[in-house]
Amino acid sequence: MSKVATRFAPSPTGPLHIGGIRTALFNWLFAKNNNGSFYLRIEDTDKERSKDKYKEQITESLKWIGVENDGDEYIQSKKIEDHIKVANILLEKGFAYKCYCSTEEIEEQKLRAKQKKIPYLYDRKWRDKPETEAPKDINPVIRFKSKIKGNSILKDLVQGDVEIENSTIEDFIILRNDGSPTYNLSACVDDHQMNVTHIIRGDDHKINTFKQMQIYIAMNWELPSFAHIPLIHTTEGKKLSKRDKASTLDDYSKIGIMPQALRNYLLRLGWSYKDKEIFTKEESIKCFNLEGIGKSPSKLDMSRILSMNEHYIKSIDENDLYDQLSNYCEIYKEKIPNEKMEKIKSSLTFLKNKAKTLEDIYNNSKYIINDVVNFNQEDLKLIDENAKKIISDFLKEISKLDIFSRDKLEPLLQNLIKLNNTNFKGVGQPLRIMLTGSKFGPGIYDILTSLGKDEVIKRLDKN
RNA sequence: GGUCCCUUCGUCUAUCGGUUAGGACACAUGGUUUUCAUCCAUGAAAGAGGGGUUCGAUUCCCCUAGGGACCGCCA
Repeated sequence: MSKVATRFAPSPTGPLHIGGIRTALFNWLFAKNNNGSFYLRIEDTDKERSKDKYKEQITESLKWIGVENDGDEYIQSKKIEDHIKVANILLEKGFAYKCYCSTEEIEEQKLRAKQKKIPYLYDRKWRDKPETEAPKDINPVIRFKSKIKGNSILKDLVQGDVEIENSTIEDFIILRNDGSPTYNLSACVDDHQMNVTHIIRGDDHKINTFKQMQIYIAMNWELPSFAHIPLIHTTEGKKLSKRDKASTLDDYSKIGIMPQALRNYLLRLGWSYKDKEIFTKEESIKCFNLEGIGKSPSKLDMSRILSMNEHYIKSIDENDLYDQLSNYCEIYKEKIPNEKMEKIKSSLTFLKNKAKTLEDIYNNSKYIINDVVNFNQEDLKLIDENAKKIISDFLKEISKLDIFSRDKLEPLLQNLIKLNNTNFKGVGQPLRIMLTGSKFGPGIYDILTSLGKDEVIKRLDKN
């Protein structure tokens, strides 16, 4: 058997959504699992809607999630001549014919079918009509002479055998009246030329496969294997589209979801390997197979994405985490000042424990990043006379300290609690508010030691 | 409307004829704790319905119901 080759073939007519990302991931994983190649093909033949910015968004997205294509990306629009050639061969060999129906005529037929509530299927009017009857003023389209009798079976690697009546497949257009090829022609010519062995794509392409298989057979090309994976649904149970909320990668990256977490989540959405939940990139390549793909569509679950992200935040190397955090802050929040780098880095151990996302870490570390504390009036009300006294007592005590560590601070705070006849909250909350401007956040000792004695004094000594 | 596909806890799923139907997320309760969290423990939670086949069906077959996809001179 020839070397395994898969491809991901998006059209750059909108931002790639995570269903597409998952399809790409599965293709890539399958290829790598088989020591094969994974190609990226940009299907940019819709000149109206294809945009360079979307092409960039697609390649950026794949890069972000860690899916790398082998070789250069294949640009479909550059291969149009090849597609047309195949259409002409099909025509010569009698597998296709010219159809002289006008657009209006077809539209009318469709309308009538809709009114009668019967399915529209092109009536194959020109399938056997002699060319001599052709009107002079109409540019014909080329239609494929689809099988009328019998059944076809698709041996799908995920869905099993799918059987369909040939008569339900119409004589589809392969060349438009402007001479340009259509999707079903282009896709299978490209797949053939690229030596793609396994076509793994969304379930929504299943009917197309019956059309494309006929072209392969007519051209006497070796048929690739097909695997149609169930679509990802929204929480409402509908096919995910580009317009849906939380559907593109950016929707996730902007709230601080990390690529390895989303990769792992997407991998396990609709695919399983026993009870294993966490897969490194290497493990996923090693374990991936088509047998593990489920047959039913799966719904997106944000809480699971969050929890996966939390897992990676807590388990990845802190240098790596810092790099991702600093990158995230620069793009979506504010750049971490150079002089704060080391401080944030060394505080990551406690900052990350309270975070599900990079955004959470950023929020938790704002008090380090910004020297000026932003208070909200509600919190400030909690700083009453009592609290002010505790703060000033605290200031007096710490001024005596030469080592500003948890070991030294703990007895000091305990003493303060006793002295003021209060509990930990009574001391901790005012300090936390004055130091960070928030009632929530890291542990008070972590706040104190991460800020350092001088900064703590500076922030408390305001009265 | 036609064709095709799907159906195990709320969600993602395990099971490949014999299990107290397992895990993860979410949820609930309790504990640890320094706020918010984390962490630990415990709990509740599922085979759509009906027929077969079989000694035995979640698992195989059929029907019904529900859900989905496709039905472009888009890809």
